Amino acid sequence: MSRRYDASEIEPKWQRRWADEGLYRASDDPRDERPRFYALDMFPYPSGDLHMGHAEAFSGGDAVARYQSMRGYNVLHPIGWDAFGLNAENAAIKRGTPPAEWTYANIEQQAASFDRFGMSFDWSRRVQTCDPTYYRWTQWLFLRLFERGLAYRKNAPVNWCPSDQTVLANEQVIAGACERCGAMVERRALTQWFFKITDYAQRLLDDVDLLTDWPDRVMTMQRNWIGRSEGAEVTFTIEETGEEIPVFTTRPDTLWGVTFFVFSVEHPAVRRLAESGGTWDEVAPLVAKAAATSLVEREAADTREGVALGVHAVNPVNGERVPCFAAPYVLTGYGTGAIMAVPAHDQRDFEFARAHDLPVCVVIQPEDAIEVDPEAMTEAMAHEGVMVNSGPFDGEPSPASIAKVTAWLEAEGRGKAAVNFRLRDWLISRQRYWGAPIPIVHCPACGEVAVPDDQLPVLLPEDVDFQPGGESPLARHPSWKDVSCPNCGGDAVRDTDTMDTFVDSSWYFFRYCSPGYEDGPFRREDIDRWMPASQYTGGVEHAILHLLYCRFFTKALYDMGMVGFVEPFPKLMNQGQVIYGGASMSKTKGNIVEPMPIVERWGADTMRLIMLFAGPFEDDIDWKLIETEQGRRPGAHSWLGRVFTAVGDAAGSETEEPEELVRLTHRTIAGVTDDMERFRFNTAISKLMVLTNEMRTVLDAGGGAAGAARALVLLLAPLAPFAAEELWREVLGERASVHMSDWPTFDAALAAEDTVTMVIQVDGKVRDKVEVPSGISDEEALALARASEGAARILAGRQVAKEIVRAPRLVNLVT
RNA sequence: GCCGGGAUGGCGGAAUCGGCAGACGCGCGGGUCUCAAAAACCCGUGAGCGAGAGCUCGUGAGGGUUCGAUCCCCUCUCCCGGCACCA
Repeated sequence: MSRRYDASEIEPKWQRRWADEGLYRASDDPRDERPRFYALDMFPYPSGDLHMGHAEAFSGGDAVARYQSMRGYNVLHPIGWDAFGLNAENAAIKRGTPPAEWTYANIEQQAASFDRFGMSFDWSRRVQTCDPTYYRWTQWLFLRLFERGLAYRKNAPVNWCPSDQTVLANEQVIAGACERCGAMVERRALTQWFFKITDYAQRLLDDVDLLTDWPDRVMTMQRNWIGRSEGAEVTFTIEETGEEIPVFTTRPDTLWGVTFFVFSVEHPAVRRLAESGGTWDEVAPLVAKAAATSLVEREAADTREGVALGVHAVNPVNGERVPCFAAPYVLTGYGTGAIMAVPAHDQRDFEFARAHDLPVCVVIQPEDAIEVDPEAMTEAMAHEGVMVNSGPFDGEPSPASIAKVTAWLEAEGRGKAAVNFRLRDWLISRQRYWGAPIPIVHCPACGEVAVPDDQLPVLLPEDVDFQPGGESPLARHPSWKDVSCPNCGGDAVRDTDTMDTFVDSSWYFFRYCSPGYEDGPFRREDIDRWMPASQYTGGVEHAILHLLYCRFFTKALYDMGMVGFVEPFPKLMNQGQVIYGGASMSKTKGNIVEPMPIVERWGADTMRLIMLFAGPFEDDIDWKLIETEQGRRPGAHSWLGRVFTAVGDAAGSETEEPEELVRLTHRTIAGVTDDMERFRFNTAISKLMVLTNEMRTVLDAGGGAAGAARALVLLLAPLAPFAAEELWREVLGERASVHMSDWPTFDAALAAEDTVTMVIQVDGKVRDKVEVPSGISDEEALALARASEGAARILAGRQVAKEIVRAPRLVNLVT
């Protein structure tokens, strides 16, 4: 019995029945003895309907969840929304729609689309970070960090638009100007909240080693971001004022090559020193210019720019006095904000020295050169060599000498070994409305006071003005911020900043384990049951920040005794991005492709197969290169049609299956199982296509294919869940869902080949092929090769000098 | 500049351990069916030479190791991603 494949009839039907049957509920029943599998997908941001990137990511994540379920696991596959953020507020400003309304409308649309895609989510655990029942606990977690000194306030610059009178995100600064009004963006210092992630820098670095199933590239990015460097801290003394200025260097072996000293423009000592040196008139404009530069632009300073301070720094290793400068190429946030400059061996220092006509002193002599003329140098030297002009260390090979110099500095009391991290503390304050309010009250008498736990959540008010101007929306609200101090009862004000949305997304995977729990963010026993997550799937764009913040939160919770492990996601899979014509899809480029039209025209299964078959899951997909011409039938859809006819024909046939098809079936089960374990969906699908083609051939020749059909439908289930269910229940007549069925097992004996094709080469070139028994001996293989016609033709008149025999695959006769 | 990843037919890709390069699909060409078209189905499809058997070339370029290299090593070119004056 053949059945025409019609997705529009099949898919809505099963979508309803799966919901009715409660198929995808994870079981918390302690009597459930199945092993557990937590299939975690990065939750989406509700900025509109689902896009092609979601289609790719969730097709893969859902395949994993369904596969593991068929493998016998009790699968937790939850979904939620990362629902606070800038976009909702921008929409509010533009259209006057309240952020909540815009956000919840988008969530509902995305939820409906996910449902239409047939995602196997356990909807009962749905999480939305903008719900008070969620952000109550975001605030609660903030307070736990605050109690431990891991949340603190300090001054930090923000991007400030002088025309709109508002704070801008880096993203809103386009070429130094405000994206809304075009005014040049300035910097403004505000007191803001930070999480002390730097306290965890070493552990975050060390524990990368525990992430055994992360892609290498992501582990490397994490390590580089943390950026540990070892070196020395050395203190220089300002000759004129006696002030002591520490610097960090990774190259203490170049200390004797210091010819000048540079402060970052924002360094607190700059004004004092310039005034003392009588150069403040020249330095002030540079400081003012830096202050007026946006954060983004500030990072790209010219190496040649800088002004002398008119004072000198004394080098503690040799007592030499060198001139001091202020220059924007020295960064405030890294090291101590001041550097010892070694132009001979650092390129940036070299460029600055040339621009300001400063001496260059070579202290690492390359071993192959007799003498280097500093005047003739065109760039800094970064080679290994021997220390020269370095007092007690002349003749020491560098960089091996770094440890010796450091030890000497410590022994002499002129410096000490030091470790510096590139990682900075996490700035979490946002001067915005649509986020979780920071649960702190500022009291003139008591200072920063935590909102008591039983008063959480600090709710967002609804009657708020979103138009930009002066202060953040919460600060402008007439009454919201006015409270009495929880400590002394006096008049006090709420903190009017909200938290970075990365805070919300740093713990949502814990909440999935204890949905609706009211006595804490989660229940320890639920976490012990499901975490660490078995598999985390999501985009590589989150390879650094999101993952680092989740790791930090988990370690902090571990230290509080709230969880029993230090890494939340030991296994990570990053899918590639979906791009168009070599460029990422975006509204401004007008190249956005949405999955819904494809789903409506051809079905969700076809959409999934297109995405998963396009290439390796971790590679980018360029939609322009794989899209099917308008109106034409996608290949994936045609294949599903062939699967329907083949399975239908096989189901109606009582004929015995040929041995060849049984063998291919078992080889396919083995191959697809292996592919699913490694997220190689593209090769899994190709193997299923091969099996379909072979079934067709066998059926057309009058043979049976019932066993192959059963296996094909089971193997197809995680990849095209609707089609597989229709075939399983309606065509093959099974009662229970294919998605609750057991993954097929293969019989190695049945999968084994009796004969293989043996290649006969002469001098490494294929000259003949013969079918041989797979158990053929080396002697028999060689005899066959020598008897081969193809080989003999080439060998005529030549002597075989060597025989390479790799029975049963290959014989190579070398002349 | 640094770090990471790549480069295979007209296109997406496959080759899991150094052993038949191009699986599977798309596209294209031819055919069956049809009044015709679409759909479906069948055959063909790396390049060159050849009537054919077959031969030669071929995995970014050049070199090396090896009986044998898409795979290992060296040099180079180009592309993509990430981070960038990180001392």
